[in-house]
Amino acid sequence: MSRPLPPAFYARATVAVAKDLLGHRLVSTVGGRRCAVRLVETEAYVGPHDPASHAFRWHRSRRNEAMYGPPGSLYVYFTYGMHWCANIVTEREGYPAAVLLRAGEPVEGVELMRRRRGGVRDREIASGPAKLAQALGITGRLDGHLVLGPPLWVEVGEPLDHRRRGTSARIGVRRGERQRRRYFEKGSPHVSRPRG
DNA sequence: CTTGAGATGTTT
DNA sequence: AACATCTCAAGA
Repeated sequence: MSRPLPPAFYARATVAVAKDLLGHRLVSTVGGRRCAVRLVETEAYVGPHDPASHAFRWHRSRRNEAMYGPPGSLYVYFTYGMHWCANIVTEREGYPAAVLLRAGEPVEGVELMRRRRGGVRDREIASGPAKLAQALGITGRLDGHLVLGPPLWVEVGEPLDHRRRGTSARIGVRRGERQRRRYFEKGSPHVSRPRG
């Protein structure tokens, strides 16, 4: 009997997705009007062995059920009593892993997004996971939906230059955070921390 | 610019 | 009691 493949084996795909999403456009037609951000910050929650993941130790509940869905599903959760945050599921059905969409640069329908966000300036529109969700109209109604078409999908954008790529520890994570699984565009004013 | 407290409800 | 957060007011 041989050793099982280590958790790191399964982490690779999710990490790759988190990195590769930078530069692509997240498009929303929620509410009938189109708007979009260019993704500039993501985080990887790589599976049941990730202590920061909502699916740590295969935890499964009504809240995180969507993490067990097929790749390309949305996992939208409610946190801190008032905010929605959106993830894209990355691994095979039944293996819970996802990428948190943390920040985006407004590129289309900016005034619509600004209105949803209470009239803030451009750099405040989607510079954080809950801000991004609010700007695009993402709520729990989209939990479990596929991001392959309306009302929410990802369009191909310019790949991010390697010089502009930054990595750090994840934000707001305390439980055994050793790896650097936050990926962002260096120097962007639209990330959730100044310049990353 | 920075820091810190309060909001607000679900999950553990 | 913590939480994959945000806003606002106050200070430097």
